[in-house]
Amino acid sequence: MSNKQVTTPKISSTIQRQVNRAKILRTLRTLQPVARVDLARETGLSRATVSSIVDELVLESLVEEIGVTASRGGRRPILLRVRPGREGRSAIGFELSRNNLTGIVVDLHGRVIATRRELLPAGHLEPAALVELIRQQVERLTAPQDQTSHGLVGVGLGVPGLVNPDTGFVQVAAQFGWHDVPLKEMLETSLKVPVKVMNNVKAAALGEVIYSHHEPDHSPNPRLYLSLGEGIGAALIIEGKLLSGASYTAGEFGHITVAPGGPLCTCGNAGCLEAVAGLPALVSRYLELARLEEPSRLTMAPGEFPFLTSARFLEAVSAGDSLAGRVIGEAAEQIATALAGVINFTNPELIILGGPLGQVGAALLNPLNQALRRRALPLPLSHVRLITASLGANAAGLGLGATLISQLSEVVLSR
Amino acid sequence: MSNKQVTTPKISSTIQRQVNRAKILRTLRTLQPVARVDLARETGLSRATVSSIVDELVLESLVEEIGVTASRGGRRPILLRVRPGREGRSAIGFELSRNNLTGIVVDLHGRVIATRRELLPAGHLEPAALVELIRQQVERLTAPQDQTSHGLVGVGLGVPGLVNPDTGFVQVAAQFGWHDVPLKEMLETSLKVPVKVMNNVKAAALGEVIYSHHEPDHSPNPRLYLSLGEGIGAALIIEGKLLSGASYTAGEFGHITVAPGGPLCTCGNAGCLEAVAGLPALVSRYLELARLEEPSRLTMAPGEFPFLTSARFLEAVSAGDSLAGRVIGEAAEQIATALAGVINFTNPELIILGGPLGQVGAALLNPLNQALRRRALPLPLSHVRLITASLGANAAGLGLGATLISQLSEVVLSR
DNA sequence: CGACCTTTGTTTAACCCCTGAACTTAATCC
DNA sequence: GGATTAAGTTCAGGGGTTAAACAAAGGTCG
Repeated sequence: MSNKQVTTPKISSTIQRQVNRAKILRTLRTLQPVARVDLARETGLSRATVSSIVDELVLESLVEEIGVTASRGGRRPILLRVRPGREGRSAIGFELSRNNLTGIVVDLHGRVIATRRELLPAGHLEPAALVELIRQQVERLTAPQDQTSHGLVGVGLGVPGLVNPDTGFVQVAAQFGWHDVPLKEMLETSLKVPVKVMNNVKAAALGEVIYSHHEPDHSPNPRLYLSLGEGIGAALIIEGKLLSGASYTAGEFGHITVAPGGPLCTCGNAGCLEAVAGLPALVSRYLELARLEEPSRLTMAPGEFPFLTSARFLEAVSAGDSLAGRVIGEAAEQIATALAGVINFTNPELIILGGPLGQVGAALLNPLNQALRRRALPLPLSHVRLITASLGANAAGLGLGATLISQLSEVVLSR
Repeated sequence: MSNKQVTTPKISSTIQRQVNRAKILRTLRTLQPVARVDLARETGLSRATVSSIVDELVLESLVEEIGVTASRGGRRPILLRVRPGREGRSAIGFELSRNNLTGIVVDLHGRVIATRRELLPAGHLEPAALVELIRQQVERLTAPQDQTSHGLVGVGLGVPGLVNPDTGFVQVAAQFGWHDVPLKEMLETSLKVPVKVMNNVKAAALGEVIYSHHEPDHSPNPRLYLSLGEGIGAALIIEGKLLSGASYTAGEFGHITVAPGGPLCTCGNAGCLEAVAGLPALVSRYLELARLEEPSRLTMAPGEFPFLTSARFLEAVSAGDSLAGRVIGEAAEQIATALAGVINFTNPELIILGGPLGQVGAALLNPLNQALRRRALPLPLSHVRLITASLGANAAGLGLGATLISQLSEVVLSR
């Protein structure tokens, strides 16, 4: 235990120290609760070094002692763990959507300890106004105890638009009429903590992928997140890092050609996946089938079907409506065509189906699996696990929060 | 200049030192010839540290002084550079093909300083026999001067088959009837130097991508190599590293569906890119067109066209044969369909067309560019440079050699 | 031409960090 | 209760980096 009455937090930042700190934090996270000896054995560091670093981590509220455990023949080991909840440190992930701003506080264990959703003010939203809104939210979300702000590791923000995740520069956010907004910079000057700004779907992807088990984790192999809704997007995560691409648009999945000569797409091309398996296309198809094959239905609820909403259609799918199921089956076939290509090409270990359409579960998973078995190469296919997203509206916030938290146990080699 | 008469090479391997060594080597490579002061300024290290590390690098034959340059107002700076040629250190990249073993010696500048191609012995090739063959080749390729073996950084081998590049385990090499051969291990015990074993096409991809400028370089953005021939393969390189995938098959590109309901492919699926744009398909298509539209040609060289070889077809393309050009144009359309998807999805900054078909140059590049302009999204497309491969048969050897060389200036953080 | 300034490169003293060994603490074993 | 064992801490020693002093080698200017 630390007996020094240290006043200065004393950030020691040689690379050596950073690497060892990260190593200890990482093994601590996976093995907790765990004693110093075990950390030494596991990391290969000396007990002296481990003691020294653990002292530091305790001073920084990252780690705490939680009492002794049974003796193993001598002095009883003191168990350590990453400090959970409000007493430890935390990160906040925000998601900006058309109407809402949702903030989620994530603790060092990667668990949600607070959530807050707020309606955006009516009318045009200025970037500066958003920054102020977030500042207030951060204050409210952290206020309960520690406005020491020593507790806050960082703040993340998911924005619907084209964002450079390295610089936090929002190039375009059409919904808000933004162009070239240095949002990260603005937030950092306002909040005085590190800020991460990225596209909201990518943030959700990070969340779903990191939390695909119960606890957050990383893997060296590619993992894929699909967002199936009005539009169809994707994100590829390799070695725990999001693939951005040369123009920060990597992950475009909706405009893969799956039906050459097929229906026109908003992108100007023909036969794009989005044009045949996007939610609007599915709704139209459902209406078409209904008219052709079961006009009785149309008469059952006159005036309703022509204006069928996406939500209604999804309800029908979930309710087991056979016609809707058929539409989903057809869509699965098209999605599989594109997805098989991506599976062959990127050879992922995990694919997560998100977005409204991803939520229908087995109704999509089953036909998709069948179609993939026909279309993808056996070897890569046999290494893929296909699941549905599980975090719902929390995905983006959790993704950003967890990313910030896990940066504590990573070393960044500049240049 | 070092005045100590050191005998032991004295490998200092704290992480701190490794990082700084790597930093210095990297900046040295990009800025050479350059003086110690400049390295200090550029890396942020003190002149003292730079001096100390440069001394080490000189002792290890990695760096040399090449005299002084003009004064900048005071003492004249001593210029340093990475030591080129046989006097410096080198790596050897081997490529194993059906009949040949080609070895290429690459110096610290990434340049070829020797090449040797040898026919494989007739009959079945045992892994152990290959190891022995390589040992002999290494000896011959390095013999001229330094059998100190202090000069050899490592040896790489590209194998046509399924290889785990991390373990160097050859899972399958059908051409040689190999299964589960620990080739890396075998080579390392025989050669006593670090060995890298990977798939030959991936190795070629590394070569073409790294040498896409005149000097070897890395880039954080995705770069793509396409191998167009009998089969169609690809490799994706991100942050200078090859994407392997969960089953080490990432990069499969030939079995993306581009013509649903189209011709059957060897993989069992229908309408795969390979089935419509692989070299055999193009040759058939050429014959078909010739019969339909220009039977006069067939009579011109009777008995030849039905047995048209791939090589002949490629010659025809290069010679400007209009019919062959049309076939290439059609193929470009199909390739573009698949490629557009990959461009949208991975958002690369560079695509290199390799393999026999890639060599035809403008005949393929032009229609491909046109088709892509129609099919890919404008933003990612505008960031892609599309070029043809330039290293020919040296690509794999150079890729392996350059990879080994550049590992000298990289730091590997275990776990 | 010689005194003085500049710049490059090296040496030195101080400090950080890690390690192994000794030491303290606190159990178990007999 | 004394010996033994294991966990944690303290301490001396060595590698690594740095700022500052110093040496080397060249300009500049009266």
